[in-house]
Amino acid sequence: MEQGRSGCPINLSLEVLGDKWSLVIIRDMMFGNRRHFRELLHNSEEGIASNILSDRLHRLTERGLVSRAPDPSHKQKVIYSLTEPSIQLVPVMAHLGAWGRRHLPVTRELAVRAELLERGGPELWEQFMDELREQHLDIPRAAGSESVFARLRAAYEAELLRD
Amino acid sequence: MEQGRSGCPINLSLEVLGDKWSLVIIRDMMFGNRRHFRELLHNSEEGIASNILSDRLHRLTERGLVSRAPDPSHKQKVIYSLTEPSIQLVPVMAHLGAWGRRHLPVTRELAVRAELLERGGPELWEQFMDELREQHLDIPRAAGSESVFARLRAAYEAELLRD
DNA sequence: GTAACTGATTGCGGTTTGCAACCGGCTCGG
DNA sequence: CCGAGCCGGTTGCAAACCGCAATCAGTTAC
Repeated sequence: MEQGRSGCPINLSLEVLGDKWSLVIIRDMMFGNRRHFRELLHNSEEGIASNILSDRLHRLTERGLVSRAPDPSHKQKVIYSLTEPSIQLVPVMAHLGAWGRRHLPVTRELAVRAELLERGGPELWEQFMDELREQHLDIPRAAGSESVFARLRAAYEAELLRD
Repeated sequence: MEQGRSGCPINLSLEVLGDKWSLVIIRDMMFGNRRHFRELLHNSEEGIASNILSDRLHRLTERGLVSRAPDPSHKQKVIYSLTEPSIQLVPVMAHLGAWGRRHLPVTRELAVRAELLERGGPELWEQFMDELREQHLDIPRAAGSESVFARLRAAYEAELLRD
């Protein structure tokens, strides 16, 4: 059992998430609902390589941020799911997106979701986390207003059409 | 002018902060008020190497997250300061710390600050950011209650004495 | 004058990264 | 039942990056 560099919460978080790809993968699973290896590989904006994706999925799995399960519809397919710890990264994602939107040269259509998440605030994040728990952990949620997931997607697609 | 992998806010944030050291350095400047190379080098929990520290300080400087200025008291000393963009990382730090504290094997005394920041919520973060603006940007703040910086430090030291 | 301290740089070996090609098992259409 | 294409990966390789120890020249305190 190798231990990290220090017991500081921020340092430990970085030892799990502190690379260029882990959070991108979680982002795609979270906001793009990509659940299969091939989806994560080809539908990514950034073009991750298959060996890196494979490595990160294993690493995230053994650290408890991702779980894998066979897909009943195809004996070879694997479904990757978020876990409760990674679902609780939603506020971190929201803040990180808001910060990037404010200080870095973001693309308009990709910034829409970050803006919506930021304006929605903690209540919206909680609702979104409940939707993720339903999608990934099979925990039914109280039927609420229109899905945050759908709203984020709709806002993005509306922005695409503005060109 | 090389551009990144995509214009997504989260991806762009990761291209700036997505390594194991950048946020650790910003954390030490932010919560430990380390402003000199030597302080950052030796007083760090994690033991960063000098070449890495040098590289990251340059990188963070050219990306606008850190500024450098000569120290009038010593012709060779350099004072590193946070900038407005990096001060605005306080909420990200708070959430990241809270997440790490909840899901990773943190050390008790190092977790105290994360807990205090989490319980304080956005109002406390704003107050802390104003203190950072005073310390790093020379922007005077309205005289308020006891400094958040001092409270975080006191809580940490009180926890150390409990051994 | 000299010893300690300043922000770095250099050399080196090991690890990680990104890319392209490839793999055996599986599914589906004909 | 056969071939094409899909499935989650693995392999080989070159380049970049990483961490460590030693070292540097200029500055300061004594």
